Amino acid sequence: MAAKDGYILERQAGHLLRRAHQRHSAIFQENIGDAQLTPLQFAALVKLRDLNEVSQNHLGRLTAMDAATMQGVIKRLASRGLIERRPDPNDRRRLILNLSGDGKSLIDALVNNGSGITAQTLAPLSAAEQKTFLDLLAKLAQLNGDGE
Amino acid sequence: MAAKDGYILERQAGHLLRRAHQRHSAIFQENIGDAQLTPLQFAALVKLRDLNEVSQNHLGRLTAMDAATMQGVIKRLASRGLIERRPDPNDRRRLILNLSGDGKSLIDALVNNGSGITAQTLAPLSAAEQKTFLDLLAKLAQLNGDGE
DNA sequence: CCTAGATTATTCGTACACAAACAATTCTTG
DNA sequence: CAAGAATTGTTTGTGTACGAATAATCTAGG
Repeated sequence: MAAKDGYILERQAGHLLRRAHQRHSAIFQENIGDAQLTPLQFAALVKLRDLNEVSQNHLGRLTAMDAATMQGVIKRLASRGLIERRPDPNDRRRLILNLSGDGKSLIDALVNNGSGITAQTLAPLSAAEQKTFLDLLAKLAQLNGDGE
Repeated sequence: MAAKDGYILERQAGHLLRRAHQRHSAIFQENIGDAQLTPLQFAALVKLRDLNEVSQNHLGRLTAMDAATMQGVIKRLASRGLIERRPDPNDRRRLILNLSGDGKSLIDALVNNGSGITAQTLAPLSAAEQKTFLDLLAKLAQLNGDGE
C-alpha cells in the first residue's frame, strides 16, 4: 500500500475501474439467469432488440466492440440460434443481423434481470450517489455523441 | 438508444464501466512509454517495488488477478528479465518474486507516466468531480480491507 | 468512368479473465 | 501424530479485447 513517491495502485483510476468492472461481471454472471450468456452477448441482444436489424460492424460500434471481438460474440450467439445472419442485398460487404424467435424470447425474459444487476452493482452507493456516479462515469466513458 | 421497457444499454453501470475502462486502457498504452508493458504488468511491477518480495499468489491478490491470470503476467515479466523467481525455503509450495535491476530501473522511470495516465483518464472531470468520482468508485470496487 | 481511398468482414497473434481440475505441500484438528 | 482441509502454483478451455493484415466491395474525385 505504501510507496516512496506517492504512486499508490489502489488510488489509480484504472485499477479501480478494473476492479469495479470485475465485481460487476461477477454480479452479472450470478444474476442474469442464463449460465452461458456473457455481458457482451447480452448487450448485443439488447441492441438488436432495440434496432431490429443492423450490420455486424454497426452493432459493434453501438456496443463498443471492435470488429474482431464482434466476430466471436456473433458467432457464439448464432451457434446458439439466438440471432440470424444474412447478406445485405444493397451492400454485399455487409452482414445483416437480427434476433431469432428464441433470441427475442430470451432477451424479453432476461431484460429485467439486467436492471437488477445494475441496481446490485450500484447498491453500495446511496440513491443520490448513484446518480452522481453514473453522470460522472458517462463523462469518463466519453459518451459524447454516437447516437442511434 | 430507445427501448420499450426502459432498459437502455448506455445507462447501465456495467456498460459504462467497460467503456471507461477501454478508454483508460487506450490512454495507458499511448502514455506508459513502453510499448510492451500492459496495465496488469505495470501494476505487478509497482506492487513488487512497494513490497520488495512476495509470493506469486499473494501478489495476485494485491493486484486483483486470479492465479491463472497471474501465471501469464509473471511469465512474460520474467521472460523480459524484469522480475526474478525463486522457491521459498520455508514453504516449498511458494514462489518468491522480486524485481530485477532492470525491473527496478524500468518502474522508477515509468511510474511518473502512471500518474499522468490517471490524470488524463480523469481529465474530463473537474478537480472536485475527480475526487467525488474516485471515492464512489472505490466503494463500488469494494476496497474494504485487503490492506498490506 | 475509373482509380484511389474508405468500409466490411475475416483471420492471426498476443494478452487478459476466470472456472475447473490437479499435484505438491502445509495446516488443522481430532 | 495422522487424516482431512486448505493453500500454492500449473494447466486446460472458453470468452473477451485489440492491433495488424487481407480480400471483397463500395464511394468519391478527377
